[in-house]
Amino acid sequence: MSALYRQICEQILQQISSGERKVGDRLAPESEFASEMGVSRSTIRMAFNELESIGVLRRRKRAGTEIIATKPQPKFSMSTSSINELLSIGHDTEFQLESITTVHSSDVSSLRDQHSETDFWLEVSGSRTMKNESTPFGINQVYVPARFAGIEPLLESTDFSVFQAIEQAFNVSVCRVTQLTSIVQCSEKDAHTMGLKVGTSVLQIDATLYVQEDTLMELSVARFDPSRFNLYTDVAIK
Amino acid sequence: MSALYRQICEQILQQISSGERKVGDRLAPESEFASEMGVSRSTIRMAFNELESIGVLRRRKRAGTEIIATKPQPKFSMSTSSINELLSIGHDTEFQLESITTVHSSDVSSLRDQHSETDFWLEVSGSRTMKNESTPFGINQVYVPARFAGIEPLLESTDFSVFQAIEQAFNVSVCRVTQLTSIVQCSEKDAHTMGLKVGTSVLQIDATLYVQEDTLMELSVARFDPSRFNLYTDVAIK
DNA sequence: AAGTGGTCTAGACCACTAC
DNA sequence: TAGTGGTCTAGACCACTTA
Repeated sequence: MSALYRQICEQILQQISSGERKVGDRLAPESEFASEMGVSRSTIRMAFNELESIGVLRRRKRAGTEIIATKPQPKFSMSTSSINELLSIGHDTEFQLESITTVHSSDVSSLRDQHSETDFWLEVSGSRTMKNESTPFGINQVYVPARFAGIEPLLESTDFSVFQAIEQAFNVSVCRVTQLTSIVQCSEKDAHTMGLKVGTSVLQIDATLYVQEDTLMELSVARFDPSRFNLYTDVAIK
Repeated sequence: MSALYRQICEQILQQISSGERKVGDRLAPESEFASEMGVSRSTIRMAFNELESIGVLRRRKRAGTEIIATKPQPKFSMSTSSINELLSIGHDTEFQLESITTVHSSDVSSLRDQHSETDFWLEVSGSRTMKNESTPFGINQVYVPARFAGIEPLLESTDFSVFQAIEQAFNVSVCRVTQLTSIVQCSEKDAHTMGLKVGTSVLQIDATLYVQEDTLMELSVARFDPSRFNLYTDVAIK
């Protein structure tokens, strides 16, 4: 026999799936619910904690406890290590910084879509190479809005990537990442850097990193030699 | 002033970052810790619950509570809706079933790497088209190990995708997804289906879906016309 | 074997927020 | 402003896991 609070969880879940309770219904106040079930309020709270954590219940002071979903809401998640992989920062790769400049949003096509941001951006440009190899397998431009300027020393003196430098310097954390993967024909410059023929199809990954309230932190454009780089994603529940 | 248990959380986190406590250290038993801090065990448990949920502590019966990380471990997660997008199942797209056959693992290159699985697989083959369009933008082969055979009726009579049919028929849930994105030259057959020239570079996405204890549920190989399809990933904390 | 976290009880006061 | 969830106490017994 499983724990009492788990039984209560399952009972509520079953009441929902049977139609006895519906999305939008409010449950009785915790203390009332407890005495109805003949258990202590702590037990009810453990059950509700569980149901809240899986996205079935929402609790608000004064407003009570409400059913907001029929089933447990699966959350697929990737661990921290994967966020580096997401940005193609393998631990066995090295970043070669090429330049740090200031650019105007009208100068760079990737920035033109970024409305309501500052006009000036920091552009960090470089390439990434496998350790023990000499020809880069990927090139990367990172654009940082003016509000996060001033990280140049960190980038030049440490092994931080741009987002790590910003996290460090401004005491913020990445809270959201979007990524768009597409195929483009590589430019003359890219081809030269990665040792490819001009016009070869390469994998382009446009990533945006946000902090806190959807504040843009960096915009990264990377292109990779598809014969030496694959994008790997691994997500698991919880 | 924040809640007592939160203060205890932060105190422990600070003790870790200051070096007073280290990864690998064991904390005093909950009851002992509670009396040392002059609070009740319930309060300690709430604090430990918090620290456990952010990946800083691990609790094991008899073995005690151990520090396993220096900082909160950010978990980037994608919601359920994104899992469909991950598998390129946009809500405004339609799947055109072409064939359901049984194949031997030696017949298909994608299956040869899959050691320790059954020899026979169900192959579900088809293409995906935008609504209002006639030429598919992607083709897809899904391989299902023999243990999940018997889903053919569901695939033919409903709009389920393969993984949904399996979830339905066997009462299981996808718990892990891996995905490998690469560039390949499209075959004659693919080119014909998607209206491309033979040899055009297309985006190939190999996905594996697992249920429960890393049991393989399906293996999907999809190729997309890069001019009409981009892979979009969106992950956020919590 | 026994010490640990897991579970559970029966209270209490409080802060906040939605009514 | 009153009712709600949030927090906290001081106990208790138990099952399990690991030393």
